[in-house]
Amino acid sequence: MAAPKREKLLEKAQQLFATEGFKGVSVDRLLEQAGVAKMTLYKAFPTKEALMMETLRRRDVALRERLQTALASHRSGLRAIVSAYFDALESWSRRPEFNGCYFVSALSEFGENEPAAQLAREHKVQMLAMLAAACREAGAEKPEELAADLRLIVEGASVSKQTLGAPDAFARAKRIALSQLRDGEGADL
Amino acid sequence: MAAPKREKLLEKAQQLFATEGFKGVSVDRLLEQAGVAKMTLYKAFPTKEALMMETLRRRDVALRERLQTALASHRSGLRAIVSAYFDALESWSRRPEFNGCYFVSALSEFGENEPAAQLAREHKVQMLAMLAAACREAGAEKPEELAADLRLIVEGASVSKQTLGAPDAFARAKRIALSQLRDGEGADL
DNA sequence: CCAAGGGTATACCGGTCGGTCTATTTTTGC
DNA sequence: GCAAAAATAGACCGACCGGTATACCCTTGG
Repeated sequence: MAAPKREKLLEKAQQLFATEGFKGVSVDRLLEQAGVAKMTLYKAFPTKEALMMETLRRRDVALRERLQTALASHRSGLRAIVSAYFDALESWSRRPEFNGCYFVSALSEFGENEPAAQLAREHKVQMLAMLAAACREAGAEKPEELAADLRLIVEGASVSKQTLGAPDAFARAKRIALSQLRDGEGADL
Repeated sequence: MAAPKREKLLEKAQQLFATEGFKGVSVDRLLEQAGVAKMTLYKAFPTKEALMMETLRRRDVALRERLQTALASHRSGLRAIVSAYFDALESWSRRPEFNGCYFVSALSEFGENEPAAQLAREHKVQMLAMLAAACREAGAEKPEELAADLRLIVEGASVSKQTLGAPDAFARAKRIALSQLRDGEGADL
């Protein structure tokens, strides 16, 4: 039991897909890098696409849990919540294989109605809804609007870090985000 | 002369690459969609990669020229310049095949040191430098810092529009951007 | 002791990939 | 009107793709 090879496979796949693109990594190369035999992969997953989808699902769950935790860690204070949110994202983005948002990559690599693109879109919708709920909970005046602003800033930080290698991208984003609270949503300063 | 087939090829390639990814579009399918014969392609470009690189170069030049024009159209007033900048980007992003930034897609699909990724990174560096120069020209206090903030917001708008299909993403971004001028860089209100 | 299940190695399959070759048809400039 | 240039169709190539089949190894628990 335990099937540790399946885990290794998923980890390496996530890593390689992130840095070289989903279609840029062949099954053979993934197996070589993961140190796993071909039959082991195809006993665990029906197709390469299924493996790919599983990496997306895992990343979706892991990221949402992490952010939910950050949002819940400070029960009061919009500023504190937003601050914790950006800090959590910054540490998330510090993993060595970071190459922009995994889901944005999926969206640019797959056509509108391919399953991977749909999953990625749903992920983004949920991320927005989760943040909006937290903003509302914290007493923001227009939580949906604020959340949309903050999500936009988060995405900007992710891309800035990816494209320019800017290590301070999330700190910058946090500063901008907090400034948005000051002048539109000063619910609890 | 004029080689109109070459143009058609570049246009269709750009469009398909944007919506389905660079590696997701095979040469055969591109040719079929463009209505061009294989030999015509390979007389115009040595490889698929060369064609791909040419689409990136063209998009780089076209976008930078367009933004340079927008930046130069209002000689005075930081707010007016920033406003024109975001308006130009909004209209740029309204082309039907928009699927996020072409260069961000290239960066996520190709490894660090592949030529396409390097070109994309250089493009982003130049975009930042161009904006910083315009900010300095317009009398911003910390033009490099301001430009980095604005570029982050632009990238966020692009991703928000791509992932959520939010048609107001650039309007939102513009509002956030202008608010940044108010509280840190109120050089000329 | 030995069956069973997880893992491996390797050869193989049809299909598609990027790219080449040849021979033919269209367009175009003089 | 005619030759040169541009573009075409379509067969073909080796390499690689995702995926399958077979046979074998190694551990482990009853």
